[in-house]
Amino acid sequence: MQSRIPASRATGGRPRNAAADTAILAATREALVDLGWSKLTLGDVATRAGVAKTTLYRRWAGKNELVVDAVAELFDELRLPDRGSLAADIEGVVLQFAAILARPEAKSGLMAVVAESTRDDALRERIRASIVDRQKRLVLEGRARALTRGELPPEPDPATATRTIDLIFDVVAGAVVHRTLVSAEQADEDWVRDFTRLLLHGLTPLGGARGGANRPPQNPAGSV
Amino acid sequence: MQSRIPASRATGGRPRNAAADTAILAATREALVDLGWSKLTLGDVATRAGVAKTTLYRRWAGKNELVVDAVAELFDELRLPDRGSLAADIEGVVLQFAAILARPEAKSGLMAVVAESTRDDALRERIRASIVDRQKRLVLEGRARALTRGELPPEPDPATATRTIDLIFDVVAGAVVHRTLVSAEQADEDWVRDFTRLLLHGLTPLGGARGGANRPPQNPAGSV
Amino acid sequence: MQSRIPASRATGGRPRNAAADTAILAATREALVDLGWSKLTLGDVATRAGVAKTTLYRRWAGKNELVVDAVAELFDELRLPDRGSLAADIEGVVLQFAAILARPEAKSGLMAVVAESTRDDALRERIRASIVDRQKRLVLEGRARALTRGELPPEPDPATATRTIDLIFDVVAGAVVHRTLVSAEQADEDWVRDFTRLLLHGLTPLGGARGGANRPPQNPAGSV
Amino acid sequence: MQSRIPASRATGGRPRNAAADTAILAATREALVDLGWSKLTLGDVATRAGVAKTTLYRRWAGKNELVVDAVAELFDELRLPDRGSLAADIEGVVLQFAAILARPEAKSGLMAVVAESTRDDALRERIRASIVDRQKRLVLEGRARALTRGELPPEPDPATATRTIDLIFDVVAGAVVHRTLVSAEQADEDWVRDFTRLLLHGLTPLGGARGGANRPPQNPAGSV
DNA sequence: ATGTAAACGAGACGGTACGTCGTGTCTTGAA
DNA sequence: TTCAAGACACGACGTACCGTCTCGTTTACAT
Repeated sequence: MQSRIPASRATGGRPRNAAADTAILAATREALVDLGWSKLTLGDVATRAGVAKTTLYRRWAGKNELVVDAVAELFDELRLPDRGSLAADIEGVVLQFAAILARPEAKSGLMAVVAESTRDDALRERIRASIVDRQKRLVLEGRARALTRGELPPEPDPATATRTIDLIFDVVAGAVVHRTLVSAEQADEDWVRDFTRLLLHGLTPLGGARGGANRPPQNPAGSV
Repeated sequence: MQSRIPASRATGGRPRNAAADTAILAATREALVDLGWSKLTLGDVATRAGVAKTTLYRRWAGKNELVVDAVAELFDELRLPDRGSLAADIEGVVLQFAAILARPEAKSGLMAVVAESTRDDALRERIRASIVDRQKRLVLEGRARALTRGELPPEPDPATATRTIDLIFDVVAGAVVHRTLVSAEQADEDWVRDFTRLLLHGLTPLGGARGGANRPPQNPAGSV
Repeated sequence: MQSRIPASRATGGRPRNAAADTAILAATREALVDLGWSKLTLGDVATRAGVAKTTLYRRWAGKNELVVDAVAELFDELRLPDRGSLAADIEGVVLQFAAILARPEAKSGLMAVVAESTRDDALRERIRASIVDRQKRLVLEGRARALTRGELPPEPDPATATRTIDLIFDVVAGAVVHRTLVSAEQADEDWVRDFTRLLLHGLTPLGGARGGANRPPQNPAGSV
Repeated sequence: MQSRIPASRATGGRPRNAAADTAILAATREALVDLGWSKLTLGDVATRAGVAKTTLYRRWAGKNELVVDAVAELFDELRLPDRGSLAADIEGVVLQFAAILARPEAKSGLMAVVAESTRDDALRERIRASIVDRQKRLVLEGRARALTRGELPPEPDPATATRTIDLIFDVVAGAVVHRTLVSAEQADEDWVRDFTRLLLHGLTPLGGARGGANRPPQNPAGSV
């Protein structure tokens, strides 16, 4: 979680300027918006932050680590609202997630570091710790709340529960990311409602092709 | 679809060496495997292909365009098998997709160019044309086949049908990509079976928690 | 003297376009004026001449050879006028030489190929044959005319005569070139008159410091 | 005189490595000897000097400026010896000048930058300041010494004196350069003696064709 | 208050890759 | 066989960043 390089442990010496961290991360996000990941340079970030390049390298190992931290802060605001039902909870959290992903600094930065992480285990671990796990925890909380409400059956086997949670997480996060970045369409309220219905009921909600009268016509999921 | 820079004129002048294209794209994939997207250099690709750097720049505008074409060829083999049922068809095509994504040249290259495409509309269009649409067509074919089999109800409104197809595509592709790249886990047969069940039946298949006897106990979907 | 590559001796085949030579040399001089030697490119010359690069390389071995030929044509107009006295003849020919050197295509090209010739014996020989010897012949003619007029004593020893002619040639040509290119001043009529007087009478015309009354005050030579 | 690009600021930042300048200029002369001006590349010079290409570009604007500085150092050793008479002084200094010009790094480099300077006023000024003026000063000193000795008559008009000095300088420097580079012959002691005699006494030393007995027979000047 | 030690700004440094340009060769089809 | 056109292998260009380094200066804490 703590991805910055720690300061020297010796007592003496001038302490680090704490404001610099904030300024650097903000400058990084600003540069992501202006330039995107591939054109972002650490020299430029340092200049934007009003800091020497040395200071930056004293605290982060490189561009990837810096961008992970800068993007991770965007996900701090992610919360699981209690909207009364599982469907409403899912819609709420997915909308929040979509709103963050819609920001250009997230778009530019997140996928780039994920792409980098395919060849760098330490980087992937860092992303997992500071970004992904934070999201996955919401799935856990949501499931617990649904269990309490009786909306989902309890799963006695913990291994199966973990598998299911991982699956749901990949489906939810993957769908929103794909919609936003690949299809380049907004994950708006309509889409989220459709998605939630698909997630809860699937393509063939009644086990066959009997489109029931209880499904509103504007809902496409389940009637492909 | 045609992303290479076209040759200057129909007549006059030495024609382009057609074999060079093949060699360059193969060299690009090789370099993606060895170095990953961010460390891949066009000079190195040219050397691997036994070609001058200028030849490369004569045909592709830059690294992104080259990588898109190189990765796109990986998806040429993607086909929709006829396995007799909608569930089996989905499992088949998702497994194929997962197998391609598991290859390091796809992992490294695909997400990187998608990340780049967030700031480059032409690049996104190129990705859509040469990679994404090819995948989406499988969804269309699969739906048509399921309709023929009577596994899905017909959708009279074409706009709704399009929305649904887009949604399913984002869910399927997004889930596999997220599983493979972010969670960094293999999308193996077990996972694909779980995913397909979730896609078809949702989390609450019968509107409640009545897991049927026909579901094997190792299947977590629908019983969170 | 003939520095172009000869056409193939075989009878058959399309004959060379004779006008191309003229056009290429003119284009070379034009490019020398516009760009100078170091920025002149053979592709650009070919374009200016309305000729393919191949045609150019079929006739000249390279940039140096081409520029030598192009510059050599400038010296075709150099003639020894008969102005009635040795001094007047010298002034006449030096003024002509200076006028040619004042042209930008000569300035740019001549010294550059001379510089190149310090490392290329074939090039130096070509310069000697097509440019330098043509100039030196004027010295020979001028001396012959002066001998006829009785302005100079005959030199019985041919080796000594050659040495002297070489010396005079280096002094005359060197002085004009240095004035024009290094000092970057015009070799105008006043300068040529001063130079001729120095050449004929030296710094100490009467073997001492007795500046004669016959020298006009505006003449500096001999009264340093 | 100072042709290097100055360092950024007085205070702050790592200071420039002074030894690099020396190494770069020496490497430049070495490359001039090995390759000549036109084949000399800044990358090669940097490698020879054990320095990064960027370091080189940080200090010199380009090839021409670098070569001027490298060649200028060759002329540092040029001194006016006191050999007792004007003729002997001239011979001495001309021999020194010829010795420098005979070196391949001077041959290759000097004329090339002079050729370049015909299209670049700043370069010509730089050459003048760091090479030419240093030579011309010797003419001034030589004249002053000759005046003291009474070998030359004083010139009351300063403008005429300047004109004369410029003329003599162009004659001396031009003759040696032409002899060395164009005629490609050594300016050895014999030639220098002949040249000096011509400079002092001219072609017609006694106003006619009466070769005096005091001239040794091996001297051709004055008896053309 | 003074010494010590680290952080800091500035920027030079050795590298690597960039994307472009010029060279001289070649390969085509037309004349 | 020449010519126009232009692709090609090669290699240098001058620039931009990288991540490291070396300065002189500043800032806190321990003496």
